[in-house]
Amino acid sequence: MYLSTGIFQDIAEENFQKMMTCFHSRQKHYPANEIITTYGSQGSRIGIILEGEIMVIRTHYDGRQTILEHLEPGDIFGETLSVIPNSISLIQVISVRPCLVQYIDYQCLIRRCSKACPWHSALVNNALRLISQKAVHLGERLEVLSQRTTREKLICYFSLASFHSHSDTFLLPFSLSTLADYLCVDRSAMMREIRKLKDDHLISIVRRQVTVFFDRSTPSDVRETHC
Amino acid sequence: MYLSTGIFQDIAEENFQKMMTCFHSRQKHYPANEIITTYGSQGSRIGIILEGEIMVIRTHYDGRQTILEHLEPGDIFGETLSVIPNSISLIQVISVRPCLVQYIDYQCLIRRCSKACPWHSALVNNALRLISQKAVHLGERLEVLSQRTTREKLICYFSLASFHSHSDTFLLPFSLSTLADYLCVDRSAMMREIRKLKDDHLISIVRRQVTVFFDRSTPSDVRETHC
DNA sequence: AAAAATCTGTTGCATATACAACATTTTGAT
DNA sequence: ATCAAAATGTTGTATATGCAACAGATTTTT
Repeated sequence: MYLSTGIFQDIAEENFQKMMTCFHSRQKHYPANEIITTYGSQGSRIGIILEGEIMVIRTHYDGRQTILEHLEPGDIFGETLSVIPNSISLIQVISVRPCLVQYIDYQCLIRRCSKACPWHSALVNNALRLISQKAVHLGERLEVLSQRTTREKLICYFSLASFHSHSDTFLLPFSLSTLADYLCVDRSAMMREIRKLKDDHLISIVRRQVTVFFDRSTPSDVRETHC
Repeated sequence: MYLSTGIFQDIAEENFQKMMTCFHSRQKHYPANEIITTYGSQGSRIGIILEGEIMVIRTHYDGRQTILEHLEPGDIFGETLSVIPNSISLIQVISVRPCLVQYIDYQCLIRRCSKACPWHSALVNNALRLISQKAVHLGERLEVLSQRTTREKLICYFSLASFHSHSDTFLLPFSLSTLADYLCVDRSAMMREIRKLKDDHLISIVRRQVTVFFDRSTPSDVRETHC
């Protein structure tokens, strides 16, 4: 199994197996709703999601949960990339649907390779893209959480979701219950604000299908330069 | 000027000038309190802070401000790394103190170099480290903002600050006013919670000097592997 | 098909928070 | 040294939010 746009992009299939060995890489399938890993328990592996859907969830000592990340194919996770030294909360990576994950060793990746393997460079290049993408995702998450009120968080989240789906109408990737955990607010308070948004004719929401009636964010220009 | 642990680490000084040209790289000094850039206006440059201190600030349409990032030498910034498509808010990068910034072109960095310059690989390696570090910082920021109450945000922030300074006592990197913008809460409400934390003997705070009386987070083990 | 579990939607209530306004202290500029 | 600006610290009040508890709808499991 080989994801053409992923970490092994631009690497000839014949080198694939060698690299799998060199970078302690392996692939693993997971059924739905399985604990893939618990932070604190594993070393410097990073995982790249090839198929499926994954959530990184923090469970507080008092039972409250926060959805730290919601990941899809092409996204990556790993303790090394999000070392949050916190002894009182438990951070778990959980499969929402059946998943296929590719692992590589972060230390192997980041170290200067004394053998200067010709493929190392391509791999690092790809990793750079994936990690940049992660930074962008985290930045968007930050944008949502930095909103002061629940209403603003909802508008910000819906606006981003609408932008990403290229449409005014889109499906929520999770239940309203889970959305509250994602926005870090109380569910009932969130339901109240959703009702107000409906009353104000800013959104329409039936089940997980949301339509926004405000302008969604416009993408900034993508400029191209050459090296 | 040349930062040994930065983006040009492990690159011979003699190649330095060539690379500066190849990657459209240049360095620039800024005085304190200057707008370094406004997101939306520039292309795919990323900046690496060599000296000084920088804040990334979002100004809402209603005048409210949020400190999105607080950056120090070795940290990086750039629109490409945090494209938040948002038309109603202004995002500015501002120097807190006199700064020296190194710029390189992100597209140059991320593209596969047809010439396969021997130094490109080393540069990408270094960029990978810097961007990973940024992901970690964003993750920590997320940890703070995902706390539900102002009290929890304060404790989480102080705990992280204490951890990073390897001490129970540390100096805040900015004023209490700015801290409120960083935690995304109202200043007066924050002051009230700080007073409560003092009353509960959990912290002591005189000016910008904070001492925490609860256990700060313990670092997770750093394991080493070889490639 | 029945039962269990989860999700949705709502409400009352106590509390936390935002907002506004103010006095005082500290910092920075001239 | 003087003045202006910013930061600190406080309080009252209206509102938003968290919390608990509940009923009905929907989904999943058995």
